[in-house]
Amino acid sequence: MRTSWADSVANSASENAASGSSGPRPTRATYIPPHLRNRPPSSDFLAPPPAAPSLGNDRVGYGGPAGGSRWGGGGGSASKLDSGRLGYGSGGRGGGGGWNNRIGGLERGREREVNPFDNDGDAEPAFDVQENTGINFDAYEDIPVETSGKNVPPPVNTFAEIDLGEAVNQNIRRCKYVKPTPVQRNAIPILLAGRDLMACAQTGSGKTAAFCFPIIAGIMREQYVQRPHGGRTVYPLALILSPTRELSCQIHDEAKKFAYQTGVKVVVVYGGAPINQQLRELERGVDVLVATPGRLVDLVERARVSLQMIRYLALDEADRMLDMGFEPQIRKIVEQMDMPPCGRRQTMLFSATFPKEIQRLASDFLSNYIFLAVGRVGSSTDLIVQRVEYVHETDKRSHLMDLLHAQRETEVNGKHSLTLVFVETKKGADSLEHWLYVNKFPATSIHGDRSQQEREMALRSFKSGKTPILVATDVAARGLDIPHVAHVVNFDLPNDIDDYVHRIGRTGRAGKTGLATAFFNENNLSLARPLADLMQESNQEVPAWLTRYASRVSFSGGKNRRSVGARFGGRDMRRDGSFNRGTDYYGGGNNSSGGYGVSAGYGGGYNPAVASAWD
DNA sequence: AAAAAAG
Repeated sequence: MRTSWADSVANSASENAASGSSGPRPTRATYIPPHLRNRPPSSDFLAPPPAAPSLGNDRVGYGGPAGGSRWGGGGGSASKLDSGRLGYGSGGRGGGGGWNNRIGGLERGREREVNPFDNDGDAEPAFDVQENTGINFDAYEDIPVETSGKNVPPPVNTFAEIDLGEAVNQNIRRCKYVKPTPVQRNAIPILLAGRDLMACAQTGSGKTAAFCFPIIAGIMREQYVQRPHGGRTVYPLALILSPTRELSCQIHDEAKKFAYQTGVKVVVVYGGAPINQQLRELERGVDVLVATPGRLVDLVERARVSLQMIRYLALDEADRMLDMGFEPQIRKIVEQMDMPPCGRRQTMLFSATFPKEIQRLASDFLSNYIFLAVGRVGSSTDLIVQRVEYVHETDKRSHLMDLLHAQRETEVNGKHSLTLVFVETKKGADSLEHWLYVNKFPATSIHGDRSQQEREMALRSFKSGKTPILVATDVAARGLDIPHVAHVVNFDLPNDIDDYVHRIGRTGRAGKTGLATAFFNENNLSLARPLADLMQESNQEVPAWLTRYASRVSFSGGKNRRSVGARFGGRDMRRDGSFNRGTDYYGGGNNSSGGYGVSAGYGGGYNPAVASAWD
């Protein structure tokens, strides 16, 4: 009876490193990507751009952003998706011939393209197929959606309504996506229309696909774009930035599925890993580059990557990317390197939280953008049961032990359920992991002082259930999609309520239920108020003692003072009276009260002139 | 004050 947890999940660790096996290499004089075969040569999907007379220059073989239209090209080959955008690359040699010279993944990349649907998740076999068929859509009914900005394209209800191309459609089927999630329904038409976007939507609700599909479809219909070649510099067309290496990897994995057999090449670069391998990947061609900021800056400074052809810029976890630690670096990448300026690229910012201050910073990167807020599954955190317990610092470990034992009882069919334990410091993570280890708990840890190899191994081991307890710092707080996390424990509460929101969002994903337990004590007083508000807002039981703490510190006006509702979905700061750039977005009537909440602000009170979509 | 991100 003293079997360790690890025993119950033996054999589930399949470390499949799907790579290496280089299959037969097809040799074709002129490669036609699958999605374009059997098409009449002049289908409007790939209308030839106007031939450009002199393009001898190997270094800069494209018209450059100096041209007249938004994308610098004059080719007005109309697409119903976005006319203004097609003519961009005046560099193509007429008739689409340009793409023989395409540096992107078409010829060299695709020949070795691994089927990303083969090795779908190490842990999957251990779980019911039912559970994995994606998202619980019932949980997404009646979710509040708010949009603002000028001329907001209407949402769609099905993937069929949007023309993403046959290859992408097939990948959507392979992903078993039946219908778009609310954020996808709203964001995809906006992005396909070429608009800049600031979107608040909970991760786990299909956010990555919401920006990947339009990027991939956009690149596909501009396949002929001629990029500079020669030298070792590569010129990606899209850049996706994220705040952690693991998140960038995850986005890359997903994007590869969406781009499978489209001819669009996705590459990821991040720090802590050997750069040479990444350089080789880049040399084989890149259309969509997924990156963490530091490594990207490095590569641009080495002139191995140029941003001058970037036409799609996506910031995932955008509020984190623009907070104090990251902002200078992001500003450097977006404003001080060779990226086309705002207005000549399409910029999309996504996060589950979007504080007003950060929205203000972000607006520097955006042009006439649309703000989109999608309330969380179940209109707030109904799917996550949140508990707060008063635990003295000295009692935390024994209390955690109780929780872990209780969690073990809840295992279904002998299957492990995963527990993610957040601590505040790297040192704290090490010491708690060690203590768990000493006490025979199958735990591992992830934080920024561990080597990248250790970090990735820890994540794999956790996902697979080999070590169903993961102690983590905030490195794991955002974006990571780890199926089957049943319990998130805030062993140390964060100082910022938004971090709390992101942390508990690691459970209750894709419409499933989850449990979040927080240890609160005298060190967390500043969080009492926002935490109590948040819990109340999401219909959670708020302990009386917490309410007392909350009212006691009600005068404190610190950074957690932000009004209710700035979290889920959030609110367009342009609606705020205090913010006025001389542009009246709302035709006058201005709702200046900060209060907006699932019940109060949504829906009511907006000026009828504002395009506001409700599902 | 801490975490993350380049080496």
